[in-house]
Amino acid sequence: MEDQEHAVSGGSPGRPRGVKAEETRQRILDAAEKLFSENSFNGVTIRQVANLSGVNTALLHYYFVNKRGLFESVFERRAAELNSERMAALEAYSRSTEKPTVKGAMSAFLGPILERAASGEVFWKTYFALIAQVSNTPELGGDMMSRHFDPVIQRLLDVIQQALPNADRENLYWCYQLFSGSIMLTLSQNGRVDRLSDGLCRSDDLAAIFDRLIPYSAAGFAAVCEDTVE
Amino acid sequence: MEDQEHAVSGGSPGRPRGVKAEETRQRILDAAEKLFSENSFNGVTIRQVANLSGVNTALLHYYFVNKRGLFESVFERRAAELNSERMAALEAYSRSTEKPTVKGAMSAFLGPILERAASGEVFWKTYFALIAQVSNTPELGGDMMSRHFDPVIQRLLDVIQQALPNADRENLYWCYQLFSGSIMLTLSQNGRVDRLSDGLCRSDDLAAIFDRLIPYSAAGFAAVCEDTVE
DNA sequence: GTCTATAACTGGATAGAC
DNA sequence: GTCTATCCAGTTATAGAC
Repeated sequence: MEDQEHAVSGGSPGRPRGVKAEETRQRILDAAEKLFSENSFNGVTIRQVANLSGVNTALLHYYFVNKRGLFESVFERRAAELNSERMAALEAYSRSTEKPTVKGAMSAFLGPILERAASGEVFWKTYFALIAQVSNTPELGGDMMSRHFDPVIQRLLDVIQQALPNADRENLYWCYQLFSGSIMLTLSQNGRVDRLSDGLCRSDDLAAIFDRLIPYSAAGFAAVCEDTVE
Repeated sequence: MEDQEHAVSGGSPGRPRGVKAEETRQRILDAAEKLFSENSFNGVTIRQVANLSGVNTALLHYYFVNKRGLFESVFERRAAELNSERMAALEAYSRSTEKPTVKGAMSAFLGPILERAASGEVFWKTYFALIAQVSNTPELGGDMMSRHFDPVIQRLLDVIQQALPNADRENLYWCYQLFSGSIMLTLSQNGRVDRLSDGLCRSDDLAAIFDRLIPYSAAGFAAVCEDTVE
């Protein structure tokens, strides 16, 4: 019964209709997300993705046309949800106060990421590692990255500007780059701090690092953007 | 005359003797450095490296055994020089003052990198982008990274600890991770800030970003590590 | 929708001549 | 040292059966 989907099938590839088909599609995306995040685009073969998701390579081409299409679908799947929620959090924060602070703006900006990282749903951690990876190799996902993430970043900088009225836009952009680097390295969970600290810190302990990230970065923005001092 | 090297040849692969041979070897490493830094390990074929350096693939295997050996040779070529100079700069700074500052320590730590980035020798910028990339994919060069870079980092944190006597080691490690993220994203020159700022900032302008990096990061360390305040 | 089978090609690596 | 020629494993992608 539940596999009698041909009645409604016939859409273009990439837009299947059946519910079982959608499950398969998601299973493929899950496998690809995991593998791409661990080994980067060129380090993964579509055969590996097919094996891990329990299907064969032809089906991947059926759903995603080619390897690049698969990668982009993985990226896009969670990007809209994540960033619209982040944008909403920024808007809510902005409306909730007359005098926003840098820390407050950052908390709103990072909140949806942190909640998901702490949610126990491991796929979000996986996805964040993928984002961090794309951030370093813009040829691959630079366009998608800009499209989904830049509006939220601009909004963040607007709010920070209210908190730091003397800040000029160029400094804000540079500070964002420094901030972004800290975030991305954290999300990549590269394991370097574990070794450096001989086990004292664990790079998959995102809560520990986010606790420090906000005071650290807020102080950084203030130091660079408040040229009144010093 | 100058190609009569067989008199002294016969060493193990990877340790050629002739001066012309050494030139060839360096040419291969130059090409590989460029390609690996742009496209990561799996995104480069040894054929591409061979073409760009004007030799053939068999010669790459002669010198570097396999692709991984080539990559490691690229990494190692400049790592020792760079980090021994950084260590020396930290030692010199430490000896030059009774009361070190966070900014002073960071300047010493980053000086050799900044000088090279500004030197106009483009291969250094290329190399730094490679380092940034390795930092995100520890499976590939994590060991080399730790071996060459960790001692310098530990020394940096020692000096910062003198500047921030209340800091505990765990906070210092986490702060270093945040600092490191900012550095790595900067060195990767990923072009994101160019687009985000609509051309106002250029991510290959390492001087502009380093100017902000130090006050930004020093303020961050102070905010997290000086728990006396707030 | 999902599969098998295979085409068409590219990859890393090696043997052996010069 | 450096080359040509080649092996062969593994790759993406497609055709066509079910």
